[in-house]
Amino acid sequence: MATLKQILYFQTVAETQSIRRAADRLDIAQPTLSTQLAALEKSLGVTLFERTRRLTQLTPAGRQLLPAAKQVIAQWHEMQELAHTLSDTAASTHRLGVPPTLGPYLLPNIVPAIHSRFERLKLYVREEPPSQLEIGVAEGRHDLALMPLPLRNESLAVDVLFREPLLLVASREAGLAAGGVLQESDLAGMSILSLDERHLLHQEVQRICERTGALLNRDYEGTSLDTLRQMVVMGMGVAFLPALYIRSEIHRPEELDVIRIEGSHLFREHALVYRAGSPVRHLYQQLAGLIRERMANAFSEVVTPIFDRSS
Amino acid sequence: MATLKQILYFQTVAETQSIRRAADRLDIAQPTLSTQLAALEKSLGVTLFERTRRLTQLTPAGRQLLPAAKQVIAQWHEMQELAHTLSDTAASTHRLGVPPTLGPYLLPNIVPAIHSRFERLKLYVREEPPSQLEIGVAEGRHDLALMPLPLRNESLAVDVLFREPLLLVASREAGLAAGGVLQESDLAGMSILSLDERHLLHQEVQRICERTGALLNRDYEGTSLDTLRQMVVMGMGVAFLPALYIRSEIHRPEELDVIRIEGSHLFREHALVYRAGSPVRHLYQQLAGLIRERMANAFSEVVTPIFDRSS
DNA sequence: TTTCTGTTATAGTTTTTACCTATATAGCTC
DNA sequence: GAGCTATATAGGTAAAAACTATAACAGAAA
Repeated sequence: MATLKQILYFQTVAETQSIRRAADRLDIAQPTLSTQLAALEKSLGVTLFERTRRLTQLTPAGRQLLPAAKQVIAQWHEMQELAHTLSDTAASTHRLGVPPTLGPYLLPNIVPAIHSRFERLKLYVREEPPSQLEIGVAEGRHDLALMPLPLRNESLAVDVLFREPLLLVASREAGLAAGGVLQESDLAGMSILSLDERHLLHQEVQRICERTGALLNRDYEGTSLDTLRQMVVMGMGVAFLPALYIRSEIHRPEELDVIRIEGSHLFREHALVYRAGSPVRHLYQQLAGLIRERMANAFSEVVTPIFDRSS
Repeated sequence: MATLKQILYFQTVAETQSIRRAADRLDIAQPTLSTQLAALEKSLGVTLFERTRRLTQLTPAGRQLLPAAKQVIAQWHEMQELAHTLSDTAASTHRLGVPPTLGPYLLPNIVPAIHSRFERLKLYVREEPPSQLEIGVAEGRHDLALMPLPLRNESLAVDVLFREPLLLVASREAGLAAGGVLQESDLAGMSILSLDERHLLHQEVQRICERTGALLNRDYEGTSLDTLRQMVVMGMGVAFLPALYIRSEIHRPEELDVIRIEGSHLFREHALVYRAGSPVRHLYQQLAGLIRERMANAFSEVVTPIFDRSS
């Protein structure tokens, strides 16, 4: 197999019409060039040059091969250039997975911040349920994922980002909004709606019910936060909804009461997840820091920031 | 500088998602592949792969470089293929120079023969006066030339092809056509028209005049065979015209008498000319043989064949 | 003619590197 | 922990890419 060097040599000799001058320009010895040229000719099975004393010029076959040779070199240069811009790891396109219960409500707020900090970094965003995200990251289908904890897979790197409160939502008719705040003990006996069990929110709500004595209503399970909200509006029960969702989607306060549970630790934790061995993990840690910062500054009313534990 | 091999290695590892399997497919040892891959990564300044125990997969940067790598390899394969078809020297495009006094009358007869014998050979034909052709071949502007002898330049290879009689042409009114044949001695004192002195035909005619006592009329010199013919038609004198031209262009015998000079050696010799050092000289010798054959068979009435002296 | 000059090819060496075998290392599975 | 599998590292060999020196040769100049 020929080498890129040999093809470059071919091109240079064709341009200078002289092995001597080409060797000078390439900064190699003339015999080296003669030998390499002969090697390329042998490997191609074609005589490229007619060597005379005065000058060295292309044969008809060489003349027709020259454009092809230039193409090879040009493609190689293109690859080099691309590699150069990519050598700044923050200039690549990274595949980010997010769950549908988070992406639409969170990304519009953090993506601009990421782009202003890492101007040439691109995100290719795909939505999947958290359980799939986790597998997707482990298997390399995603480079990183923004998702709620906990994870099953131990081997992934996890940078915790923030705590998102879960707020109780009830229909206006239920009349629970005693000043917008309830005690945890008030939950006992209440019928709580939730998503189906493949969603992490389901596990979270289940745990809350166990602790407070509320009853998890499994007769009707939503398939998305939007359907869950509809079920509450229709008076089928109350539900816990993530604060970011409420902030984005509950535009008509007259329909629903949003109630904070006094003194409790009702929240879900979100993290940036990636393979621990990823060669660009340092970049991902920076991204995590950036998201933490952004959430603490711009969303202090809905989230509880986590201090940077990385490095 | 990287090598084509390394780029191929990159592509193969990306495809197999495993250094081990790629090494098998490439039929090299696994450590070799590891090393070469590391070398490529270093040369590009980019980490291409994330090596885990289970599999080896692309980094974001590697993923974006892979198409560029494939381009390089694809271009190289294209070059190889082209070289393969060109390795049959008769598959290239050869630049053929011909003089305007010969090309239009000769080429239509021999080009089809060449193409049927060398199917993939292409000719790029350019017309130039013979003196320029000779320089053009020597300097490499042409690969070969079909032209009348003699040449000035000694260093070129010359394959003589055939002798083309020069026939005397006179207007009908001149009344010279005594049976279509004259003796050389009849020429004495005649006023002979010719082309200007840059054409070889001029030298040839001059020599004839010196030998026979004819007078070379230098008051009116044609710039092409067609103008020379017109001058004869208009009664300005008689002229020697090449047999091939007459065969092609004198369609109205009532206008002109064509007269053969008995027993004389009035002819010009045509040859195929190329650089003696041309790597494809063997092909050109074959071409010369083919042209000789063709002329002997198809044009025996106008040309005198030359026996093959090559090899 | 001979000599000089400039160009490419060949010979002989050195250095580099691509490749091998053998072994270490580290996850994963049982 | 043992065994399996994947990649990395170490050490050595052989191929080849590089160099210097010189030969061969054509063309120009003396």
